[in-house]
Amino acid sequence: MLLAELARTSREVAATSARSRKTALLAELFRGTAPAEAPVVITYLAGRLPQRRIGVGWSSLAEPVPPAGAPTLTVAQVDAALTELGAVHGAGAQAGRRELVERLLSRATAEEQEFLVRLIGGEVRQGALDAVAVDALAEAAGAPAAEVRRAVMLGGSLGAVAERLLADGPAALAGFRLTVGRPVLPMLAHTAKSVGEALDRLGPCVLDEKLDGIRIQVHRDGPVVRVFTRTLDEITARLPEVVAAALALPAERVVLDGELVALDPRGRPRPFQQTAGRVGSRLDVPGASGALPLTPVFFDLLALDGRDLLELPTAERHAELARLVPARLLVRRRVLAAGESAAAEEFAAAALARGQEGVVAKALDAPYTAGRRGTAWLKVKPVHTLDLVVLGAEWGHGRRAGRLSNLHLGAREPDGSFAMLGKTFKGLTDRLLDWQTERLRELAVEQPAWGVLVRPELVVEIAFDGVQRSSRYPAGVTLRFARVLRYRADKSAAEADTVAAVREFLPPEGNT
DNA sequence: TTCCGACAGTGGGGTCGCAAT
DNA sequence: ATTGCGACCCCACTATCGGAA
Repeated sequence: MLLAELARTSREVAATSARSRKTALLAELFRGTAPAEAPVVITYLAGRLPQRRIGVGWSSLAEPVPPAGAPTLTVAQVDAALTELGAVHGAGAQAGRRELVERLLSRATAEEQEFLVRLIGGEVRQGALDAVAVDALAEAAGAPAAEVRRAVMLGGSLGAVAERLLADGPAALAGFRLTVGRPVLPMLAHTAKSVGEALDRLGPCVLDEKLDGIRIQVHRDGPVVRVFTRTLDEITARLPEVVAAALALPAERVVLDGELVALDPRGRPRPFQQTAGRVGSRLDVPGASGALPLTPVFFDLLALDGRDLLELPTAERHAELARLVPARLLVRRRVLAAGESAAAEEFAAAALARGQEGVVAKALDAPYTAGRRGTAWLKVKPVHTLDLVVLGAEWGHGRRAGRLSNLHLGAREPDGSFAMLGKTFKGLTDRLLDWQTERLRELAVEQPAWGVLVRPELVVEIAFDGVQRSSRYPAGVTLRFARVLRYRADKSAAEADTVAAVREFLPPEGNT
């Protein structure tokens, strides 16, 4: 198949807003796709590369290359070129990659180049990613969408399902089931504003402590243990303590869902930055972070000795988990009968007092819905707010092009100046974007290519989850997950919160 | 007819490994 | 030694479509 066909379909998909029409366009292309080509074609049109990482980003794609006159590039040729790119390592790698990128782009027409650049850059912007591709695949193969989706979740790979489905038809779906050793997309949670709201929405439920660490999925098949992240990357080699914990379990074949955290000597969670640093470190490179021990804390059980537990209700999976895993490695949880809202509040407060991030409420009767952000899990975290000053803003991209989007936030210093301590683009409606674009232009004192710097006059109320240390900002601190709640027209910059007030939110110094 | 679940899009900060400077 | 880039960890929120109620 020619790359030009993909580029044209992608453009047509981007041009329509109707999801049903996007699905139909993709389905039409998939019908004309040979099974052998399907893994690459469908992955591209879901906005991703089968290679995952190829070492090429925006900076390597910036230079324009004269386009080819006529489309001759095939999808298979592109895939081969990108595989070759990903294999370039060692001294001279950057120059080598640059040359390969240039050679590939020179074989593409202008339209193909545009598609390739967006694909490699990770921004296809066609309003259709995995979910739409799955629906289109189902339509093309004449299979129920729900069954295709389930096969993809359990098989872990859209490409593999596409190939088998196009080759063998709907009967091939039965071959994709939970397999120990092969990762499954994890179930995700929605947010509730309060414990009370979560209880109202769920009915009978269990409250779990929410740990601020790295999500892990642990597979043990006899003596073989594999550990995967939320995005199904394997990190087994970095986690000998997790492997040991899995091997110590009184079962031969298990799939566990949990969170990985670094604890201090008193058993309190260390800051997320420390956990993430340790998980990101290779152990064969000696370093301080490698010495920081990690503790896996499990909260769900997906498979046990040949049994697939995904369809079991939460309460039964939890009961199996509690029989299998020692209490030390089990998440703290509290089952709530109807009306036990006081007990729920008490449990949540205790979790925070122990230094945890919050709680997750889980419906007792729900199955494990792999890969979905179902409404059966609701997380509740405390939200803090500050009134900060807008110091500047950056021009947005995509649907925010032409509007000032990403706000630079500052807090007041004792001398009356303002120290920048983060940015945010979240929480803004289209109307607010229009308003702030106009207002910030009026206040602009400098207009660099990326946006504007303004007189520090506008005050915004910012919600955030916490404050962490930062080497990037002059204040030495930054906000975690900052988002705009509203502009404070009633407040002047001189009334904004101070850097000292922001530092108050830092967690107490631990012994590190 | 209205409501609401699911999705895509828009990016944030931190940290690592690796290659270039 | 330091810097820049790519990748991946954590994540919130709004707009939109289309099926459910």
